[in-house]
Amino acid sequence: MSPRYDFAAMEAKWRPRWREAGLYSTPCEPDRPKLYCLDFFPYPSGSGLSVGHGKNYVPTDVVCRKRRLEGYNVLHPMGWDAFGQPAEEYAIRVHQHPAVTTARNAANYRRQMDVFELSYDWSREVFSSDPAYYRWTQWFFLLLFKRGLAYQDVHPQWWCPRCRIVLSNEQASSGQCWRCETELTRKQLKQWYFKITGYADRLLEGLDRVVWPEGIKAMQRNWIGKSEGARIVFTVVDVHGRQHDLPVFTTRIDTIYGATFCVVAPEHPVVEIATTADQDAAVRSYVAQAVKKTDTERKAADDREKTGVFTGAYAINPFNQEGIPLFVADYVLPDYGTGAIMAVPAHDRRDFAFARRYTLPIREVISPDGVVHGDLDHASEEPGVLVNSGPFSGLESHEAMQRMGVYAEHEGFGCLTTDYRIHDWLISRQRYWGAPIPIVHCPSCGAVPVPEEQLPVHLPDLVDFEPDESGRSPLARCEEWVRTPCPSCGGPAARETDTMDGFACSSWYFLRFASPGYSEGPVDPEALAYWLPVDLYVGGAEHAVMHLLYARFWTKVMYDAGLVDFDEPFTVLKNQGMMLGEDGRKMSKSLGNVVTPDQMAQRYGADALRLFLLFIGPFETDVAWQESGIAGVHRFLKRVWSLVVESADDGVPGPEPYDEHARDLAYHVHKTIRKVSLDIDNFEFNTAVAALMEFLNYLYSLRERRTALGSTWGFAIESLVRLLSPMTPFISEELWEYMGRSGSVHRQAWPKWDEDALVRAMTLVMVQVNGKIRDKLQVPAGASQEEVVAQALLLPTVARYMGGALPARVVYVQDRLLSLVSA
RNA sequence: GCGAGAGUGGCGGAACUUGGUAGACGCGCUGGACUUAGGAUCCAGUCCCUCACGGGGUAGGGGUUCGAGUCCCCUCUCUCGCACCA
Repeated sequence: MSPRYDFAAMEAKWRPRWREAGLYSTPCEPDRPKLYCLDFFPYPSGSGLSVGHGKNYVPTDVVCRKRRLEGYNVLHPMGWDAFGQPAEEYAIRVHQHPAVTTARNAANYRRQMDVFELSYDWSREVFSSDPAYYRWTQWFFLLLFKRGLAYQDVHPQWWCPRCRIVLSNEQASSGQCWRCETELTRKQLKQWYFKITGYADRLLEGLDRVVWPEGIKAMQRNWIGKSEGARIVFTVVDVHGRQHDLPVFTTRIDTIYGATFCVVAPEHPVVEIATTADQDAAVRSYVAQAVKKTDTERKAADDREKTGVFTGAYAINPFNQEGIPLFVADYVLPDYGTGAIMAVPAHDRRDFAFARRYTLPIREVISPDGVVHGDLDHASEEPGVLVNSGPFSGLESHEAMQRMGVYAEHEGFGCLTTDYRIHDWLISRQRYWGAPIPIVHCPSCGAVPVPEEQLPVHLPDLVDFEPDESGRSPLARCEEWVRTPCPSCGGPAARETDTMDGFACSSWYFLRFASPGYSEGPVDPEALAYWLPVDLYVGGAEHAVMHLLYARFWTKVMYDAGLVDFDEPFTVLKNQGMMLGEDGRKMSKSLGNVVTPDQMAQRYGADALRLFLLFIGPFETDVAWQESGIAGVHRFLKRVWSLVVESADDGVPGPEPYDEHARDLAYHVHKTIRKVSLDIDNFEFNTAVAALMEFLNYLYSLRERRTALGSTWGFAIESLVRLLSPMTPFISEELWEYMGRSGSVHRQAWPKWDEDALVRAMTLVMVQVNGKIRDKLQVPAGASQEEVVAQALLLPTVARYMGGALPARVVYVQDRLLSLVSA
């Protein structure tokens, strides 16, 4: 009586044996190639893993397992993005200390990852909230500080009233809190920044050298938002007759003679200075309501109507000394460029709309053909030939920009320059659960860095860690922690009470895995040199402009400091598609459509769960979960089980029979080895699984004749088990043992295909007449065109369509297709 | 508006790298076998029209070619990201 396919028993049997044998420990044998394959650093949430997480983790696990079998040294680690806002929000919600909830949630994640039997080397597990880890996060802060890349400044900040925390621009994208989607407000605060803007150009350039999805690169380019233009200083005269500079940024300096008014953002300081008495009331009320609006309201997509108010003041265009009215309007953004623009209604659609509404003059200065057309009914934004532009008339736009830039610089009222949309990275958080910023504020010495040998600055164990209404960090309430001598003068001083953004922790974690216990620095230089950079980095697209941009920035800083010899940390990046609920909507607790790995593994086994996650659809595509599908792959595994078991029960296979059937079988084995190998390398797991299913169906068709196929059958069965091993580790190992093979299937060499076995004796040639398939023909491989044509013409269908005539034209694709064209 | 990507059976998707049997593989469905039973297993079928011969078919329209899901042009639809960035 053959054993049944009992996945639960297999899992219970092999898990402890593999742990004991250290099956997933990281080998580091010289003379072997290496693979550093990393999954995104997860924040262990309280709700645990859903099957959707497996859509990311299982494919990378399969790649790692296959590479191990191919003799690679594979680094495949996992750790926890334990510090930061999400972990802290959770702790606040459940009224438990974040150290407790984080440890518990991480343990649960790890347990669930083990349900998937992911082959992480858990001896390298790291927590970003561990002092042995954040010591080096702080060390990196000091590195940035010393290099002039960390500074304090007062700016209006994005503030989430619900989370009671400031957010970086990246976290506040679209004016809402990245965590709770609350509408953000602005708050004027002194905060720490990292000078990521100084790396804008290099962050752009580096994108050309990495193998990342185009969409992610595009998002980063868009976020950095480089635009080349000019800064031109207009002059505004205030009510007292004093002159003030009003710099504007423009990408179209060639249109400057068409400027008929200027506009500043409601927040612009010149409003206060220059507004005339008779316009004062109108301006005040406009500014008040504009500033009150939320960011989304101000940028509301369906209401682009331009509004604004005349300040009563005039700005002088330095190119023609013309005084043009100065408006305040909220379509000009305070954060971009200088917060002030010259408005050229003839050649900018926004300015055009504004000019129409307030009946301001529209002056054409660019023409496609150098002829003045007058009376524009819309803004023409194309470059062209300058008209009405004083000495620059007649020049082509591109040349005019250069010449006018040079002229402005020579005259001292402007220059060509580049502006970026990206702002410096706001790093400080008024929160408890993060790495303390290693700075001491001294009344006499100012902001003093904590000396490296005093790191880490330990996070005190606060009972009361919730943020209050003060807008200060809970750490500020811990006086004994705050009070400290100044490292410089020894006098009484106070610690910085803000902690670092959680994204600081994840900006370097990929280094730590190379040598997780190292204490002389963030990473052992030897391990760094061997493992880094990350060869394959896999995770969701939601971190496109946060984590992925910050980590690239830190890496470039490390490179400049001589710490690493690469400046792009992630050579290849892939984004997995999202797993939706069975109802096609996003899996979420509130919708009640979450499917957990625990449920599925219990019902169908870890192998079926893994296999289905690979099979359900293309890696990068979003797909809806369907339980009937996992039942399908479970059925497949049962079929594998019974076929392999009965083959093993047959005993030692007979000698190789050199017949047609055995050759055909060998062909299919090698074809499958090839297909599965290449598909895994290309992240096409769904078709790799399909190929194995096809192969099994083929083997089933030979089932009755298997003993006659001798050792070729044994080879086919063995290959099936080995090809499955990275995808379905348990059944593969159990069958390997059942077949009486020694050692673990996970320590065998990955099968290789034999090109010679892929050459077929006979081949099927499609026969087309006048472009339509009419018949097919079995011919010996390598048959000549003449032979094939001769045979084809004898086919009754072909003869009928050819009408007995000889083909006027023949196209023959060797061994595949014959196309006959009648006259 | 800008950027990225996608439109193929009842469903998820193959074939797109290299133009050459469209619908692999799985789900679902239909019929049959075995069975006390079966949400177990096995076998057969399953793009549409047609009794058949045959014809049609990859969002729509043009084009290149002996031959187009695949290449080129135009249009439409959808998803994602950014969005008054001067």
